[in-house]
Amino acid sequence: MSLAHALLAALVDHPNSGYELAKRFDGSVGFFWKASHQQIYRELAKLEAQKWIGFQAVSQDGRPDKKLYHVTELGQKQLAEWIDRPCELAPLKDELLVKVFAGRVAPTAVVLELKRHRITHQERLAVYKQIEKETFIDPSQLPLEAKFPYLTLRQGIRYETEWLAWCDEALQMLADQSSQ
Amino acid sequence: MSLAHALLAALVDHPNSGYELAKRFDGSVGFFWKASHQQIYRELAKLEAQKWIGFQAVSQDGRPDKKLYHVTELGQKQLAEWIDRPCELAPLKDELLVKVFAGRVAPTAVVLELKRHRITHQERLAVYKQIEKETFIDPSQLPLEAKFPYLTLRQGIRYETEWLAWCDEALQMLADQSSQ
DNA sequence: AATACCATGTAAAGAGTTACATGATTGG
DNA sequence: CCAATCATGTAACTCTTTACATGGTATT
Repeated sequence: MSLAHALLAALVDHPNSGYELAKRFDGSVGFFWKASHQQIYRELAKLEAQKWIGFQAVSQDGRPDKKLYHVTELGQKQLAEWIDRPCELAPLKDELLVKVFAGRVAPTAVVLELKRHRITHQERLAVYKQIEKETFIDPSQLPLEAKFPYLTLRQGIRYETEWLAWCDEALQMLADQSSQ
Repeated sequence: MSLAHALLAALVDHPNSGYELAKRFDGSVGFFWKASHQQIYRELAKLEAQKWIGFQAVSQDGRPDKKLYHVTELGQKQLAEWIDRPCELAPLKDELLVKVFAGRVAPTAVVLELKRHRITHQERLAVYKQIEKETFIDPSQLPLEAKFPYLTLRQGIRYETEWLAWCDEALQMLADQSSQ
């Protein structure tokens, strides 16, 4: 039920085609929701059938036509109602943590994975910090509507910072061991 | 493909029945993998059919019989091979962040949700810290095999700490706004 | 007497992944 | 000429969630 609302949230921010949404879900929106283009096209068709969103066909020169989707009034009402319904904390499913938990079965492989993930978190953090620097110069002066997306970026920064620090803690703890 | 490995990881730690696993996945193991009892029973049947796990029927007095599952040698080999294969970062799907992103559609509801989630994170953090205090008195002196589960607990503590801090940051930023 | 806990499952529906499919344009 | 980008979709499969189903024991 939630990809629908993630799409509404993205489209309420600004109208997009399915293709553009797929790219957003692979980039900034992907920091809090992942979805493939197949899933997105299927869900857009459903939302359109329910009249939660509408579209205009836009013809472009040198490129295929696209369907520019926008949220209808009904869609906005549905989104607001969904926000109003309390939700659970996001359920965790983290393969790396499963690997670490079972680490004694393959200790050296776990250390390698930690190093790999450490680098990825570092890269993501750099990207987020860059976005923060470039697009949010004075956060306290933002108008209310801009504070909401800014806060999701802040979560991303905190999240990646935390993972990076944990990878370091883990690598140090496991390195200490082997040098004993 | 991964619930299988999460179950192997839990069973390698120690043998359990499906019922006990369901409780573990609702508690400590749930910090990195969520699964319902229905999913668990179905997956256990599959793993047993593939001979990655085996079980002994245990009869108890005053309680129904249970099937105590354990990981076979083949299962351990499979688990080690899976750990060896590099994995992606866990994909995020967080309803609260979707709500915050679309916050301008229902600002007061978002603040309420932030407050609710803040309390839940606070409670979880307290539980994790309690576990750390009670069962890991001197982490640097732990034998290697105990360091692995300890590190997943550390992740849990960092994760909840980070969420709590972010909820506070968000609530403050949104409160500032309304007082202007 | 009612509720909670122990213990195991099936069935149906919904969500997500992987593979397949097409076709034009642009840049190296 | 080959690869990448733009743009949209279908089909099959797997995974997850929700609801249904049973039945004994322990506690309030």
